[in-house]
Amino acid sequence: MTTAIAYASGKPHIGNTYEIVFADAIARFKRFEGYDVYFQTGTDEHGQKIEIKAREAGMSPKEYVDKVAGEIKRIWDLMDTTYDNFVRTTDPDHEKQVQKIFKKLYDQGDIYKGYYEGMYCTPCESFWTESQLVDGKCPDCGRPVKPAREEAYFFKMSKYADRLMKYYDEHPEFIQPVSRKNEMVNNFLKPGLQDLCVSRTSFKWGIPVDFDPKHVVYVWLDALTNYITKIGYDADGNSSELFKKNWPADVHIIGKDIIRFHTIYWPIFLMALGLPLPKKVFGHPWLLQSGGKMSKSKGNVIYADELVDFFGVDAVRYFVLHEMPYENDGVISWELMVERLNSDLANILGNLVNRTVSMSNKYFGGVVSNGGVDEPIDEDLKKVVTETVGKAAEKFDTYHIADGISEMMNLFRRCNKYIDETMPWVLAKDESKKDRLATVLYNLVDSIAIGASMIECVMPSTAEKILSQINAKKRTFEECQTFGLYESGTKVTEKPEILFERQDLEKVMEKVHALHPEMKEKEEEQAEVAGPAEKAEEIHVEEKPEISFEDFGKMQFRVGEVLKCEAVPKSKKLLCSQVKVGDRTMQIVSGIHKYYTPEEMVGKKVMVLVNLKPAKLAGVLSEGMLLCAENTDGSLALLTPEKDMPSGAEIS
RNA sequence: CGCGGGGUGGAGCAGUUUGGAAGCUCGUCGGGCUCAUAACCCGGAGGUCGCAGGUUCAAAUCCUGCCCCCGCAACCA
Repeated sequence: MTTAIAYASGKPHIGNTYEIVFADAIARFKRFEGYDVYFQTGTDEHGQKIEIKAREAGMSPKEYVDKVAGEIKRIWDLMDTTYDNFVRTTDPDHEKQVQKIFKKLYDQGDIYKGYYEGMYCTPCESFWTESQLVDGKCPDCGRPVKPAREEAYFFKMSKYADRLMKYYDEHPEFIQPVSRKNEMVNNFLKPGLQDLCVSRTSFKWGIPVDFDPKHVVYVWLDALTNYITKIGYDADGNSSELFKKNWPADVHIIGKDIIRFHTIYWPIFLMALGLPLPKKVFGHPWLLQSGGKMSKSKGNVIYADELVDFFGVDAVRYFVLHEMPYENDGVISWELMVERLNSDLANILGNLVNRTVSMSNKYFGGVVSNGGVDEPIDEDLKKVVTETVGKAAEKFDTYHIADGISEMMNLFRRCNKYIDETMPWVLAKDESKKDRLATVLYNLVDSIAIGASMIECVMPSTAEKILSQINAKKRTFEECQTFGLYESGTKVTEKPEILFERQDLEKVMEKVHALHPEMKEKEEEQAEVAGPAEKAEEIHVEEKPEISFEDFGKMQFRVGEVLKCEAVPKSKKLLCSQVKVGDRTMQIVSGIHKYYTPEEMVGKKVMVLVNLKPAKLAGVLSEGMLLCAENTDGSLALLTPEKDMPSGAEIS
């Protein structure tokens, strides 16, 4: 099994980290079930974006990806993930095989040299398709374009489309969740697959095509093949034993955004290489921050290592796995994190272990032995406990991890209920009930041993701690279905360590705000929208370097009067205004529709930057810029003269 | 008509494929218990399943139209 390889363009946030934890839980559970698992992950390190990021950071691309890949691996390790192989697409053996694969596909005619044709804008150095052009001109700068063609290699996708469709039909389980399959068929296969451009000449940071070195291999061809090259595939037929044993993969675990690459391009590449296809591709949903997707500009990015500092590795693993639904996106927030920690981990699980161990010590000096006095009330406990692992396995097998975890938690809930039903503290007062009391505690410890064994895949070190507290060995999958395997007469630990400390939400939030001042501002803004609280907030704007008066003088601002204004069709944000500036009328497009309607714009006196190079926005020419003040939440206010001024008045 | 996801008790989510008594966790209210991390156990309240039509004996689920939210994309000059 594999995860997708992480793109090494920056530090991964908790959403990216989710995937490796998800895959790890599956890998661990499969091993627990007795499977021989080979689990591969790694980093995808080529491409233009990385080339640019590296340049910005003042590093070579290689130095840059070394740093980021190190960071990614560090986080994967921090999360206690048990991958067998961490691959990097800059590994020399991978690069060599990619070149061989490319050559092989070229030699057999699946890749051919052609021309990337389109309309080219020389100043912008960009290709555009006919549909992207605006009035037949460059959509970026509005200048004329000319037809041009650039040498490129293409892969004959269309040749394999029918075989792929057939494969889908014969393997309904191939794409998971199933709903994604229709998306692929309707959007890509039915309209007809285009041949895919598989080389680039516009940047250098990639694997060179060895027989034509001014081209580098398209990053997806490079990245996808890691699944075979890094277990020893050889395009010349000398593949390793590891490869023969492990290919095809049972499952590729990937994000829903890259399903297309894994269920169309990748299978077709494999067909072309004459290799079997992976058995399943599972596209998991995303973990989103409450209030939208995580982004640095929103100040709501949550990183795995930060969460771990607050709550510990196992709690974070538990949270992301538990909180993620099967098909829809999951939500993460500090509040929800604290809630789960307190309720599930501290109260239900941690407290259960604690009270059980404490009672064993209190009543029997820590020795747990089966007193042999069974009562009918025990039966339901035993039934629930021994059936849990099977139920969990059903859920895990279909990647309903959150549901599987719920089954496990139900085991612990049932134990807490059992304590209430049997009331050990009452039994303890009656000497004649001593054996019954012993049996009750034995049943509890045995149940906990079973529960801990299966929850290892979610919380490895917690499972270990619990087992060590009750001095038990981890059970196998089968042993979890049999009650009473705990060795009678075993002594548990004297002083049980607290497994999960309850945390106070307010204190946590205080610390979070101290760490992320920008986040607090956002929250206060939201509070203001909700209530009348008014508070001068500080706005942080990145400072720009000092400029000369001459620099300033290059810009010409004038007062303009909006004569007409209408919304730009096909655009949500844009308004197109006719602005009278002195004796001329300028057409200006602005992204302010969210805050101003066309009607209210008319008649306004506004501040206009008049000598800005004209450009086209959404196909509409804009000859200047209306100046606005922008709040931290992105809301806008037009600047207007404080006293009435005639249109055309110069501003300086 | 750019692509896609979503709208289910106060919060976060199942349930929609294959119509058939609205479910889970948290919170809240009441009760029980005192072994335990103010934890545990039981019970209650709380839902027009976005809106409006339609099909059906029966609709959260199927059909039609509409509204709203969120990603992506594109153009926030």
